Amino acid sequence: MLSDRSARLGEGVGDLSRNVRSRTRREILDAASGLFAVAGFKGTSLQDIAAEVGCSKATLLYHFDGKDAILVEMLAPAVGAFGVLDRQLAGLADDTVQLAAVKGYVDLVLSFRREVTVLHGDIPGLLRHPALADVQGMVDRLLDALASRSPDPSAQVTALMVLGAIPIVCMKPVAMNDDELRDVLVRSAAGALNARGA
Amino acid sequence: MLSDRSARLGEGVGDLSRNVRSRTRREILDAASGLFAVAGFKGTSLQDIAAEVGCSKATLLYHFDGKDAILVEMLAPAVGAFGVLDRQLAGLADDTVQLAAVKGYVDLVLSFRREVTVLHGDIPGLLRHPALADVQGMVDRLLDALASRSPDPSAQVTALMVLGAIPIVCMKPVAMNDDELRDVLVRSAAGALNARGA
DNA sequence: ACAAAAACTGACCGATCGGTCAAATGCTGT
DNA sequence: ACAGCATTTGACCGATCGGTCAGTTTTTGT
Repeated sequence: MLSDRSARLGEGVGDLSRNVRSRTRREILDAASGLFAVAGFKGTSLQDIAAEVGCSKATLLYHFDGKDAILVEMLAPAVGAFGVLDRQLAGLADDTVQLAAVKGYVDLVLSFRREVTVLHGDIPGLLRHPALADVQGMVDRLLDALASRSPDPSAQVTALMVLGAIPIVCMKPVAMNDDELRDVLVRSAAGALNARGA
Repeated sequence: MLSDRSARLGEGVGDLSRNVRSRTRREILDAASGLFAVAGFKGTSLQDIAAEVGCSKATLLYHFDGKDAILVEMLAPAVGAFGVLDRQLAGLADDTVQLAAVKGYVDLVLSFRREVTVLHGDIPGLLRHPALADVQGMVDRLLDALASRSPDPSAQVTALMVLGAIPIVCMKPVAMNDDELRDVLVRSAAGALNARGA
């Protein structure tokens, strides 16, 4: 679970080498994310990924330190963006944080559909992973923001609902462009959050 | 966990035999559902279940035809109740079906939290199971009902959101009794559904 | 052209998976 | 007491899992 070879090697090599290497790595990550999304992390074997990429299983483990490393590196951009959102929301006041959380969360999910699908597909198993440990805290703070940082249990339940409502659009394909979809998601989520008090 | 098997000697022979058998089966199903809920179906081995029950792996396979059979029988009551809801909604008019769908779905989820958690934890893998094939159709019809049977894509997206919003309360324990929780869920879901058009 | 480095692979490993089976054990009715 | 049935179990099976390694092919710098 330590750093893979790309960190140690590839320092003094030529551009072509780096391109070939990074391209293979990207192909592996693409194939893996697709398979993880439809069959889950545990439901996808290294053999499956190797067959999809068109290489041997050993090649995967030459480029990555293990199956977990593939998963972690695949989720890295999404986790990073989630961290940015987390820090943004931390600086907002209680009366403005809710709408910002909804919009930011919707944007995040729509920007990383595949990653969200993978994460959503095996929440208990993956959030237990050490490399994804901080995600749990970010989720908790996002929930708090969605509830306007209110201690009211009903507000927290509604926040929980919004948390679960957005990622599901990653599963079923929908006949809408992303701008319209984003609008519907934000408006409906806001409707749910407002309905609690009304 | 099977220590008090010899109690109630005065009972009828057939009844006792059947009770012992059905109780062991129930213990297996309870242990399995708990493990499935926290680790997922694929993430739970027969060894894990056997250890939790306190018996051998072979005993599980004496009572059930296989790991899948445990899963199917565990989900059977929930699937049956879902079927009842499905038939109820089928007889409702387009302008009354939405609220009934919300209430019925919320009740269903709250009545079968564990089963919903298990199903929700491995949707793609489990809905592919032959014994759960009809669930997919029921989900589609529930989505249609939640959208008031409207072909409007935005209505269908909101229905999808409600579908995903409810089961998440099964994951995180919440400090509310079921009546209050049911009320919040129904009201917030209705808020999301109404916000679309407003 | 050629040695070194990088990329790749087949063969193999221990562990674990779901599942089978014959034998052992406990319980029941007579 | 005894025959018969239900229940339980350890030993075992083939398949597959993630992962390792020695060796081969391809690419690179000179």
